[in-house]
Amino acid sequence: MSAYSIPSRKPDSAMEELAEWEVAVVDLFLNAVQSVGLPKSLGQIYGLLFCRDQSMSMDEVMKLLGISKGSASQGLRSLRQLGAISSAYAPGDRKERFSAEIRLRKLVAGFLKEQADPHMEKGLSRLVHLRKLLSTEKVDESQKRGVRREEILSGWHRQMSRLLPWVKMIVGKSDRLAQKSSD
Amino acid sequence: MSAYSIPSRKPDSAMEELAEWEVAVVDLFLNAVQSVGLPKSLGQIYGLLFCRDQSMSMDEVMKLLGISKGSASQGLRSLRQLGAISSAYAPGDRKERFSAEIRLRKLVAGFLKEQADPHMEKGLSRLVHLRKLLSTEKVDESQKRGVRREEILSGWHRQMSRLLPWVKMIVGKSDRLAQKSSD
DNA sequence: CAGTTGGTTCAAAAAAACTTGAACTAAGTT
DNA sequence: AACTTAGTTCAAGTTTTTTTGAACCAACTG
Repeated sequence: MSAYSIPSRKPDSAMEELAEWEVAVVDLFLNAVQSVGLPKSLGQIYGLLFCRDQSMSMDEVMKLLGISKGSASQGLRSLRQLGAISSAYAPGDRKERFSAEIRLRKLVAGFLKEQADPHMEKGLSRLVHLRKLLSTEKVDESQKRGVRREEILSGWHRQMSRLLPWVKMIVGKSDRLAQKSSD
Repeated sequence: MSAYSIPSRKPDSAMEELAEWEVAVVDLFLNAVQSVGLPKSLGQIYGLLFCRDQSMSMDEVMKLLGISKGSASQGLRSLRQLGAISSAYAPGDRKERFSAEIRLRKLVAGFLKEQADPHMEKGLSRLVHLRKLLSTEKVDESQKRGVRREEILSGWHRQMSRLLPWVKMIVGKSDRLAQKSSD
């Protein structure tokens, strides 16, 4: 792309921009989170923190990613709620500092708890509602068909409920021997 | 809700509207598919077909759900691609007729194949790209950090790859004895 | 072959999701 | 108390996704 050896490195200030590989990682996470239905900015922020050894403050995040204050604030909050990052205050500093959780097991567990579980709950309550609609004294063909369908759906719900604990088990259960840590 | 015994049943034509429980099922699927990141209309269409014993033509779907031709056409195509519905031509009829796949195992397998697998592929190719960026002769601190991160990501990718076959296994593997069929 | 009919396509409209930034709260500091 | 600074909130703006419907294609029909 460039004929110059080191294209556009800002001379001022310490660590003002991302390394090439960091851009690639941020981008990788940006895509990854979208594939599980979370907003892009969560991926960017997580990706950035994932790259760094040191924890970062909100405005380092803002500046490095070029996102607004609002996005950074909301994104960091969502990530913390998912258990994907944690925060702490350095003593004698009013700024909150964030760092990424890098144990896959924890990330998956957080995702399941905050995303999958609520969906299962909502599904269950809809199923309850459906049963109520079907428990009339009216017994025409449609109604009987409805009951059969409700049985199928309940079976599905039960199976999915069983699946989730297994997912948590399987992820992280692997050769922890071969890897240093981080699952 | 209504003081009349049978509130608003259109007198004309056979089966022009959905039963109350069917509306609830359509709605249930509408929400369910959104939670896995698919468009609403897929859920509605699948939900409708799921409710019925008889297969339906595209314009029955359109009329019953009140959606456009384009949505119906595209929605049915996507569902077929996911393996969530199948179609057939009744002999001597030019209309294509659709019916829902109700085996959960098949639905999950189709979803994984069409949605999860491609994401895993994309992730892999990004990982390859990342490795390429990191395989320079330059060995500063950032670069070394990058290599460590790439190792973590590769581990995650491997673990997720292992998970998916298990998901297929677990769903459907259950007490097929207790249920009539339909997993 | 002209007329229907079942179905697909795709540009434009509508809806939904995400991001921004200015106003605001809370907690220091001077 | 007035001034900063860290962070939150939310209405408005932007972007992305989904839906619509008119034009189109292809296969039957008379």
